[in-house]
Amino acid sequence: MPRHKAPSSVKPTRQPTLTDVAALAGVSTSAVSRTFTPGTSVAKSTRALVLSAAKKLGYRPNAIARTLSTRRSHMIGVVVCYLHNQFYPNVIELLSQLLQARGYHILLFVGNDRGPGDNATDALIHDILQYQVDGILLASTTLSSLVAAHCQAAHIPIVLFNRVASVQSATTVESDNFQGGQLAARLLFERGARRIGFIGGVVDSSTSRDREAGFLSGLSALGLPLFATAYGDYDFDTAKAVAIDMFRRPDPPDAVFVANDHMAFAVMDALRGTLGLRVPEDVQVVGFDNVPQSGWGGYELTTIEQDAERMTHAAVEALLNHIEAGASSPAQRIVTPVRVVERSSTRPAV
Amino acid sequence: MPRHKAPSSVKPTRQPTLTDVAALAGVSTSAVSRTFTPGTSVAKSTRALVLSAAKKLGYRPNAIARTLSTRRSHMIGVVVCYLHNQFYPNVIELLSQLLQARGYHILLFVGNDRGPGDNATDALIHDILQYQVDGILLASTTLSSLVAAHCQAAHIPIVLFNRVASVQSATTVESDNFQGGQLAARLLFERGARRIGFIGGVVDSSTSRDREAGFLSGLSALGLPLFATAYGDYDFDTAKAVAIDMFRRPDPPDAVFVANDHMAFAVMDALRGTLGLRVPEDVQVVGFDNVPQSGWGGYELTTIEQDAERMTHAAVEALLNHIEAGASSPAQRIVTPVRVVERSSTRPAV
DNA sequence: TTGTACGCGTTATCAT
DNA sequence: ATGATAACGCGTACAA
Repeated sequence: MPRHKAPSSVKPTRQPTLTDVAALAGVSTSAVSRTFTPGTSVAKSTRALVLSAAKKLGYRPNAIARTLSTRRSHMIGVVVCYLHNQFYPNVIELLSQLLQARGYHILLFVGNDRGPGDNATDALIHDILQYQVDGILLASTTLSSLVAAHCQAAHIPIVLFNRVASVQSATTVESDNFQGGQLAARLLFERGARRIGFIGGVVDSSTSRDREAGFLSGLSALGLPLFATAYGDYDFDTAKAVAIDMFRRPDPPDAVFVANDHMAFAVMDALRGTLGLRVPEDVQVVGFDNVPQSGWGGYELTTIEQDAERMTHAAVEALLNHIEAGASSPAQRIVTPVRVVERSSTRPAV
Repeated sequence: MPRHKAPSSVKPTRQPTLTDVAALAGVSTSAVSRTFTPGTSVAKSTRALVLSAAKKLGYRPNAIARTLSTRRSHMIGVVVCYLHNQFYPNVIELLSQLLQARGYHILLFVGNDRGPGDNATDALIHDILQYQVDGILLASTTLSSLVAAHCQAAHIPIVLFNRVASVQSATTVESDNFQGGQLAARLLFERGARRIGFIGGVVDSSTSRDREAGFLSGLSALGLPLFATAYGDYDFDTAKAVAIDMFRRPDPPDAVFVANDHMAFAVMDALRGTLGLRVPEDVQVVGFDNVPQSGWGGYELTTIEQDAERMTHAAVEALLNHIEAGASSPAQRIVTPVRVVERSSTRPAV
């Protein structure tokens, strides 16, 4: 087999570029570019030439170069603070599908730092901005205010997912946490509970605050006081610990509303395992969120369910509209409804 | 306040570039570039000039442009087929930390398509290659062989995580699935089980196959036959269904080894909820994987635990070494040990 | 419809 | 140590 030697120099197998394709097809680079850009006019004959040359070379457009040229990376920065809470993997999975379908991709950042102001947060902001993402989805994280502020300054569209920051003019998608809290209060009351406690999440998170506020509102409408309060930091072990404290008192609650399912599992563990109480016979528990069935274990938990699917759809819609409409799109505030659901994995799901 | 008019034209606030910084600092672009590139020689004085100018303008290096120039994106494509199985979110979280610490970022792809050969898979390959990722981590997915082949062709370093493909010269990180199967067999035997069944995952996945092979090996060493077999496709509902079938027979097994925890939860649901059997009194169940404590619910499952942390560390190490050493690094095959663990969320974890 | 030439923001090369 | 200049691969006026 004869070795063809290229006129200039023998370059080691490198990715074929648009120029290579143009040369092989005997057309200009613009013709090739147009062939791979939908909505442009190319003659059928040249298009065929280009495509065959491209196939022969195994050509693939370089998204990075395109980004530099068009100033659109088609990457969305997704920031979550943890993935323990099974709510988020679920959201991310759907998110990935929706974005992929519209030609966008996920640059993932897990910012699991404790407390704001540490330098991991700064590094994260630094990194995410360097990569020229077209938009950012900020999913419930403690560091959202800081990140949001920086993104605003950089004119990057941002959607706050289940998190309200103090930043003006950022679009927000959240479930009706306040009403969820009210529902929880009414539900526990109707089931006969009278000494009702609350276990919150991260104290200064908007979700925990709103759920608590709604819960208080619901209780006071029923003429009930809040019997006990504690905060589990949205963390499994912390929630377990504070639950044990709360129920070891001489006069413990007969019910508790927990600010998310992740902690609710921990609370039920503490009640049944450590304290030997029966759930729901001795203590009733209501959670909040929407984790997939496989996460419910043997718990049979009553929960306030967020419409994760709707929230995700809304977030994608808002973000991409904002991106593709330039800066002309106004900030929205989208609130999705919640509902009471009783699920268990030992019975068919409702 | 006087309006200064720039000599050329008034550009609407745009991201400051390296050139802008150079102009303001009164130095060349190279000086600026060097200032932001560690390990280069710049005079202290010019460095100071550049930094102050950069700070004044709010300059941030453009990672995309850098990628085009250096041919290193510092992005790692991570492909998973689903996030329901809580094992993967866990891995991704650690992965993110490790990569971030070494200056790399995650471009996430969720390829939850059923069966190979569909065009979603092709689109995924297409996308991931366009973005010039420096390497790919392929986490247990049915489409790995195809993806792996394409990446090999594109000379992109790739690590197969918990998945062995038919591709030569790809580095592999997996736990000792075979030995895990053996352990499961011995464990169930020691606990008195004699009619032992197996519920596998995706039939042609290497993890399921290896676990099954080890299990068979273990059983035959004990002189036991395999009492029943079924496949749950690594899916919650499917596993539930096949478990019900298996245990509704006139002479059901007295124990079952399930190829991962995700399905093991489903199986225990079926046994206790649908069939009214007691676990472990009537039926013993052993799972496989390593899902975080919060996912164990009230199950109190015995499982073969993978060392997820070690696997992730190994994967990152292998991938980055390969990337930074060019193509000179040979393909490795890393196998991490497993161990029997009994965990429950109603008792303190072991 | 097609081709030419320049810009995108950065790094690398080679002088100085 | 510093500066001019050419890549990097692609879009896109603008001209033909």
